[in-house]
Amino acid sequence: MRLTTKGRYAVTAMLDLALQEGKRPVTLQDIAVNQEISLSYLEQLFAKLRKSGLVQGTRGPGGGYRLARKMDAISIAEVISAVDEKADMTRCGGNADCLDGEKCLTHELWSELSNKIFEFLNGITLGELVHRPEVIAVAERQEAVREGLRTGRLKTVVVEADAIIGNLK
Amino acid sequence: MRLTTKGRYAVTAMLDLALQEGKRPVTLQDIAVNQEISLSYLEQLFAKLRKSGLVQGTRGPGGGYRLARKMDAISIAEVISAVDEKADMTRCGGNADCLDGEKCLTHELWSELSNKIFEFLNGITLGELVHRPEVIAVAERQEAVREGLRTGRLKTVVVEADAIIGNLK
DNA sequence: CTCAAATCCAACCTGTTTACTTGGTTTTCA
DNA sequence: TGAAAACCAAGTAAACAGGTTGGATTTGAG
Repeated sequence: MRLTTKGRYAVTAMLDLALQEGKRPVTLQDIAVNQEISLSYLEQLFAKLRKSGLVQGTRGPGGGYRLARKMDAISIAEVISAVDEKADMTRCGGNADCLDGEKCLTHELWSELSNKIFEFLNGITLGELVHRPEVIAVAERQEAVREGLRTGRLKTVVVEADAIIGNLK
Repeated sequence: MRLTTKGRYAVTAMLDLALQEGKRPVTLQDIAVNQEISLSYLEQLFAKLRKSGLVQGTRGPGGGYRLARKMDAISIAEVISAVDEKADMTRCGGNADCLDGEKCLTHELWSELSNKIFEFLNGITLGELVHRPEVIAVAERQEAVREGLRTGRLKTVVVEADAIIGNLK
C-alpha cells in the first residue's frame, strides 16, 4: 500500500462523487473546479478507476461519472490501489526475498506496518466518510460555491480572478 | 511521516549498528556489504544521521560509526525523519491549508492515518528490534558470513564472484 | 613517519514518477 | 447538428531515488 498524493487525489475525487450520489452524473470538469485538480490529470486517474470497476462513465452532454457500486462497498484502500499500480518500490515492500533470496533485517517491521496501514484504509468506506461531520462541513461550503456559480452570483468574481491569473502568466 | 526506501535503508543500517554495539566502530564498507547498499549512498544517509545527532563517526583506520545514544533511546520514527526531510509532498500532509486556505475534503483522514503511522514507528526502538527473534536469526546468518570472510573460508568464493561480475561488465 | 583506512564532501548522472499540458477522437444528448 | 462530455495518446518540467566519480581530510597501525 503506497501512499502518494496521487492516491489522495483519487480519494478526494471519489468522495466528491459520493457526496453527489443520486443527482445527475458528476463531470470531471466539476471535480476539477471543486477540488482544484487539473482536468486531464483527473481523466488519467478516472481511466484507472474505471478499469478497476469503481466508477462508470457516461458520454455525451449530461454525462459524467457515477460510482459503480454502493458507496458503503468501496473502501479507501481499493481506491488507492486502483491508481497506484505498485511500481515495485520494494526491496522489502513485498514478498520476502529482499536480500539474497532471504528476508532482510527489517522485513517483519515493514510488513507489520504495511498491514496496519492497509487495515486502517480498508476499514473505512466512502459511505462512512460522507457521514463525518468535518466532511459534511467542507462539502456544504463547496456546495455553496457551486450553487453560486450556477446562479451567477459568483461569476464576476471568477472572471476577475481569471483575468488576474492571466496577467500573472 | 513519509515512507520511502530511503528511510528503510537508514533503519536497516542503524539496526546493523545496534547489533554490533560494544564492538569496534562499524564501517560503512561493512554495512554496504552486509545490507547490500552502495557505499556512497550510505555516506549520504549517514551525513544526515550524523547531523541529526543519531550517530557519531570516528575517522581514520579502525574508525567507523557508533550510535550516539543508547539504542533504547532511538525510535524508528526518528531515524526515518532524519533522512527523509519532508519535501512538502503535501497538499494535505501538513498544516490544514490545502484548499484555498481551508481544509480539503479528506484532510482529517490523512492526518489521522499519519498519526497512526507515527505512533507505530515512534513506539519501536532500535533496542527493541535487536531483541526480536527474526532479527536475531537474520543477524546470526550475516555474522556467519562476516566471520567466514574474516577467516578466509569464503574468500575464494567472493574472489570468483568478483571475477564473474567483472566479466559481465 | 608514513601510508592506507576511514570519514567527510561536492558534483554529477540515469531512470522513474508526479502532475500537468496539448491536441485530438468518439459518443450522445438537446 | 452542434456542443458537451468521456476517452485517448503523447510529451514535458520538476522532483526524487539510488547511485557514481573524484576527491579532501583525519588518524591509527605498521
